[in-house]
Amino acid sequence: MLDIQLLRSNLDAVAAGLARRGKPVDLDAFRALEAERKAVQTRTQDLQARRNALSKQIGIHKAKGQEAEAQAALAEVGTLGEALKAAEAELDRLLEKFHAVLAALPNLPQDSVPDGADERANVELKRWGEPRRFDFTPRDHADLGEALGQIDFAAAAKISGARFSLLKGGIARLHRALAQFMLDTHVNEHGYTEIYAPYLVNAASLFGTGQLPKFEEDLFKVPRGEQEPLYLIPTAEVPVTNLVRDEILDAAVLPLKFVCHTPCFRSEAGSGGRDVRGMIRQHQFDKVELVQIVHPEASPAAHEELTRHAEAILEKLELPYRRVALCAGDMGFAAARTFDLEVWLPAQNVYREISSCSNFEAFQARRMQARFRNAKGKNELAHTLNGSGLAVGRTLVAVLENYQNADGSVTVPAALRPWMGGLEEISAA
RNA sequence: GGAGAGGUGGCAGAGUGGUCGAAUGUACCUGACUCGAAAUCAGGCGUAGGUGCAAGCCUACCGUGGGUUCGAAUCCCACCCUCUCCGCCA
Repeated sequence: MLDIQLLRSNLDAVAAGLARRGKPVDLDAFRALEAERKAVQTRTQDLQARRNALSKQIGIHKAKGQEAEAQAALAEVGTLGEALKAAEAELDRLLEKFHAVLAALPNLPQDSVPDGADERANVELKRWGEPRRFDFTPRDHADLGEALGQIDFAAAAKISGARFSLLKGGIARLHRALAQFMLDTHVNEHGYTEIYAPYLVNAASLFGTGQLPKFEEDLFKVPRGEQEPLYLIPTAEVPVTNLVRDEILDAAVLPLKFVCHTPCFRSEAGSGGRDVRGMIRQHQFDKVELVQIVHPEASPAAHEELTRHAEAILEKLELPYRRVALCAGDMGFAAARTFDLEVWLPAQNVYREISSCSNFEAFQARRMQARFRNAKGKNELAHTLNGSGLAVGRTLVAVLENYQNADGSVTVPAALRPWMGGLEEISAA
């Protein structure tokens, strides 16, 4: 959520930032709504103040036994009733509308974010690693896995439906090893605290990180009869970042650094026809997520640091990748700046997103009321960041495709072998 | 699933219709005392919004949302959460 004071004091700057994201703001409509809000709020508060004063007088008169004065005040307050009720109702309506508008506005891009409307305008910042030269035609992970008898899309479709996968044997173990390797690396080498978190969360948590109210159709919703529904998490970002919702932290505990491995559930509404083959786009996938809660001054450096932590995983696995700065039009709703990491997939001959590292500044913190006590003793919104470190399913895809051999077996990356019981190669059982 | 208790300021904890945004304690800040500190004493100390050059004034907030009333922390309804006992359970 954007700072309401910023909108009131510098609406043109806000509109300019949102326009970069392709979200033009109707300035006249906003100003009209704000003017109306101000007028109605002032009128309402005047009426409330009058009522409160009279009610107080009634109490005093009754306490003193001044029945006549009490009756006079009672009569006067009665004349306020209708106008007050109408004013309060009108104010409620306006504030609700105001908050709905505010909650639907995305974050402002940082100045360094490149202009552009979609991913074609993203800017490559660096490349790491040399894509391997194959002396045979590399197969994609779906072919490889099915040939090895260790990825079974048909079984997953029977059990659940489209966009699920079932892993067996060596590849299932590889999947588990990747998650463990990532967790251990971030805990032991990067200073993160491991978190195990709920996979079902309430609506308030999803509002806090920005998935609600705008993106409900992307989520799996679990109804519970009379009780409030819960939602399957689309990313560990939601439970982990909401750890600090409605908290006032001691500044000394910052930065908080959490790492959490969870399955992620996405309905992929509106993705019809895209990436239908293989494990690239699934309703369920595992991800190891990095989350940092930091002092506002520290967030740009933390963003670089967190991105490097994600890159370290790719480098240890010796998977070629590039870092891309998302342009203003391609960034997620809550992000002020985002780096995507894209891994090389030889079968498709493309770099493919495997991690997204974002600085949300105070946008999520304001929605969550996540604050810390600053040096002056005042409560101040923290900055939040997160990034995939990494998406486990897509890392599995990258390992299979980059480490495949001519005979259809897959070499286990050296860095991963300690988590594979020393196994060096995955081949048909 | 059944029965019961409870949610008040950073924390603890009073308050059951009327000068209550809320006693008291504690933590914290400022000042006095001190060479300094502790102890003691005095004052300050919630959040959000409106208005004003400012001091200030005003409004809302006692888990959340409704309702009753001239007036609600206090009464009524629903929901959320916590705890205790019983049952079931990985």
